[in-house]
Amino acid sequence: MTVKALHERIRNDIERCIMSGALGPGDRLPIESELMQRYGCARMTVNKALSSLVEAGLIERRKRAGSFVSRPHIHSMILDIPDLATEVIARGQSYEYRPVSVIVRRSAPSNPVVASLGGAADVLEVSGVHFADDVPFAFEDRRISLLAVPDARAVDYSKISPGAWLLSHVPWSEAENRISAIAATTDVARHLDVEPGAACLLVERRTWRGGVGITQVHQYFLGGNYDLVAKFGRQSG
Amino acid sequence: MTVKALHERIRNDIERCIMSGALGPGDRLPIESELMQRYGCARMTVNKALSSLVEAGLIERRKRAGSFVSRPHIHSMILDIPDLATEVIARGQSYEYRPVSVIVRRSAPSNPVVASLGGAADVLEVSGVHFADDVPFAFEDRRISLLAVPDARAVDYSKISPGAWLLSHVPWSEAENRISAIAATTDVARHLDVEPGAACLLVERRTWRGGVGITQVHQYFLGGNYDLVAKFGRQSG
DNA sequence: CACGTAATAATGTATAGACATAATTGTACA
DNA sequence: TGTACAATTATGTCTATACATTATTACGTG
Repeated sequence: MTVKALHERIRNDIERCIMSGALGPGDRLPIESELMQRYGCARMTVNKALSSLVEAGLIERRKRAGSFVSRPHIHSMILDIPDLATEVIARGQSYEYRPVSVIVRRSAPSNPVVASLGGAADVLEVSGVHFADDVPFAFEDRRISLLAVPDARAVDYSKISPGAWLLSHVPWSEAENRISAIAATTDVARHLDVEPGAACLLVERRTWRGGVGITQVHQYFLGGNYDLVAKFGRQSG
Repeated sequence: MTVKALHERIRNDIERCIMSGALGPGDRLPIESELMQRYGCARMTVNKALSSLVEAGLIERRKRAGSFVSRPHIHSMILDIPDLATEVIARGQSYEYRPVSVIVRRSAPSNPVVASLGGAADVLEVSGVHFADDVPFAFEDRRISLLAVPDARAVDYSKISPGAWLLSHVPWSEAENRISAIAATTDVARHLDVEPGAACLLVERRTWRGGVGITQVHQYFLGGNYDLVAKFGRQSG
C-alpha cells in the first residue's frame, strides 16, 4: 500500500487530513509554494496532487484566494447494482432466469415507450423471472430497442437473461435508475409467488449510448428479500 | 460550453469517441507521441488529458503496451440522494420538519445500535416527520453518536432537521446506504397518514468519519410519492 | 467617501527535457 | 529448443521555467 510517487504521497497526506477531520469543510490549505517547500519538490508536482483532489471533489481552488476543503456533497453516492446472477451465485445459491414472454412490438412513433427508446423502431419486449435456489426473487419486464441492438432479436433468453446478454454485448454510456416502492400488482404477485399488495422494490433502469436508447427495464424485488447497498468512501479508488 | 484548455479539449475529444462507441471497450488509442503530433503540443499536455481519463475510469494504461478503453463497470453508479428540504423546495412546495421525539439513550456497550456507532457512548435518538405542503412524505428515525458529535445534544430540532444540521456541521468520510421496500408498520403508517401495510421505500443510511460512526438513520418514504433517481454519465462532471 | 485602476498573489496552463519503470520483443548462447 | 539477457517502446514521474488568468487588495484621484 506504500505509495512511491511523490504527488500521490502529497495527495494522500492531504486526503488523510480531510478524512480525519483535521481539515474541515471550508478550511484553507497551504498554498502551492508552501507545499513545494515542505516537500522539497517542484510546483508541478504539488499541482498534480491538488488537481487530483479537485477531480475527486475533495477540494476546490480559487485563483488568488487559495485551495479549500469542499463541503461534502451527499448528492453523489456510489450505488452498487450488481448483475443479479453474479450476486446470487456469490451468495452460494443457484441462479436461473426463466423467460415469461418474448415478443416483438412493431411500433408506431406515437408509442411513448418507443419514444423513450429513441424513435419509430421495433422493440423487443422480454419479461421473465429471476430465481435463487428455485425461489423467485425478482420479476422483470424489459424493452430493448432493435434499432440500437438488432442482434437482441436472435438471442435465446432461456439460456441467458437479457440483462446479462446486454451487459456483455452492448456498451452503454449513460444510465438512469429510478428506485421506488410499490405494492405488488396481481401480475407481479403471481410471478413472485406472494400476495397481491406486498411491498416490492421497483428499480426502473434505462440505458443509452450516445443519446440513443438501448434498453429500459422494470425490476420488481421482494422487499424483504433483496436490498440495494451503496457504500461510499470519498475517493474513487 | 467551449473548453479553452488544450488538455481538456483532448480529453473531451477522446471521451466523445468512447461515448459514441467509435472506440469500444478494449480498443487501443493512439500513443502519447502521436497525439502530441496531432495536437501540436507537448507530451505533458497529452499526458494530463489521459491521466484525467484514467482517474475517471474511462481508460486504462499499461507500460509498453499502450492505452485502452476500459470495460464499462455497471457496478458503480451515481445515486442522487438530495437533501430532503432542498428537493422539496426545488419542487416549489413548502418544507417542514416536525420532531416526534428526542431522547438521550445512556448506552451499555452491549447495545447493538451503539456498537455500530462505535462504542459505549451516549446516543441521541431523534425521530420526526418531513412535510411537503403540510403533507407528510417521510418519517425518519435517527441515532446520533454523542461521542462523535457532542454538539448535537444542544440543537433545537424543531427549527432544523437533524439531517440538515449534521450535513452542515459534521464532515463525514464514508457512508453506506441500504435501500429496500417494506410494508408500513402501524407506527410508521400513523406518522405518514396511510394504512398499515402500504408499500414504503426504506433508506437506511450510516455515516462515519475515519471509522467512527456519526449517525444512523432509517427514512420511510411513501412508495408512490417519492423515488430515488440515479443518473449516470460516464464522467464525473 | 466612493470609485476606478493598478499592483499583487494565487492558481491555471503549457513547454522541453530528463530519467525511471515496466512489459514486450528480439537475440544469442547453452 | 529453450532460456536468459538485452534492446526497445510506451507510460510514469519530476524539474525548472514561462506566461496567462483572475480575484483580491491597495492606492490615489475626483
